[in-house]
Amino acid sequence: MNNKLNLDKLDLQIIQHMMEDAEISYADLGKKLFVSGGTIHVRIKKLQKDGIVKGTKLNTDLKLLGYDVIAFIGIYLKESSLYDSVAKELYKLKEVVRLNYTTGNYSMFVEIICKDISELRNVLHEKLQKIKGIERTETLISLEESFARNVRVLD
Amino acid sequence: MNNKLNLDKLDLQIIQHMMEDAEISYADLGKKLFVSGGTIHVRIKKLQKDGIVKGTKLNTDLKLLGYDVIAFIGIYLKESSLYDSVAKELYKLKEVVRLNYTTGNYSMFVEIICKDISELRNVLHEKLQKIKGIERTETLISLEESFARNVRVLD
DNA sequence: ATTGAAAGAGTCTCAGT
DNA sequence: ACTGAGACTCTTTCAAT
Repeated sequence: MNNKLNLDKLDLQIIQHMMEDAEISYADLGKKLFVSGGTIHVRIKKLQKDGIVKGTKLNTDLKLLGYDVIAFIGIYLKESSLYDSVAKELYKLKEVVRLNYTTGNYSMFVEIICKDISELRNVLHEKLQKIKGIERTETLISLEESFARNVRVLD
Repeated sequence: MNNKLNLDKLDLQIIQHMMEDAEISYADLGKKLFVSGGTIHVRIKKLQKDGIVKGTKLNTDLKLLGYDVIAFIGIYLKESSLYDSVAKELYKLKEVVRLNYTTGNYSMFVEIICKDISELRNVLHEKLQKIKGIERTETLISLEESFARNVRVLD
């Protein structure tokens, strides 16, 4: 099956379109998908009720907002049992926008967004290294984000 | 300065709020920020005109949509001059949702979202390894996404 | 720049199919 | 389950400040 709930092609088409642009009106989206605006409305309400659609988010240009640096940090823990306490500390750092518990080289994998390299250095040396339980870190600085897009739910 | 354009506190408050929830009405957001709905409207139009606000996106629950696996792949290139041609091939793979050109261990760093581990195996062994210019890859599988959030543009 | 009100456009509900 | 129309709400424009 294509998904855990029983979504049909129309549901997926709605999701696919609105993942890129949630501003389109139900009437206009209905025209594109050859159904009425009312049908789009009913489908979206159902998707919201089921928890599949959680809302909409503003899409901004981070560089224009002054955030020039994206970095990925692999974290080695002293013991893997320290995950939860380290995660709690990482959550407090506003520059840390994402945390994953990973297999492979690192125990934890973090994404950091900040304004410039000096701010990144501050986060790495002043903030991260002071968290108890972190043995060492490895930093990948993004020199360029070639692309970032959503999953494609239709072929 | 806080940013490259001259954004005041109200602009940042609007952005901060709508990055989490873009569905709020101008009137309601105005009430929260102690200005009229008309002012919110004017500010958002200016932010759009300046390219800071690029639109809104549907926020979905990927697990409920059947996408259970997030993986990060570090890619070693045979020569760094192959970046562009490899990037073009990676873009064609729908499972690859993000590509960064990075300093550090790897030349390229990729995020993959797919439905299950067998699909990930297929992407890694059938698709990635066939791209000319890739020497080898290192995979981090996310066992859990502890959090994922936006940058905080206000203190 | 901000406001408030009127006009226009979109969402939501519901009876009919 | 889909449709279309009416009620309601939100966005957009604009004259006044």
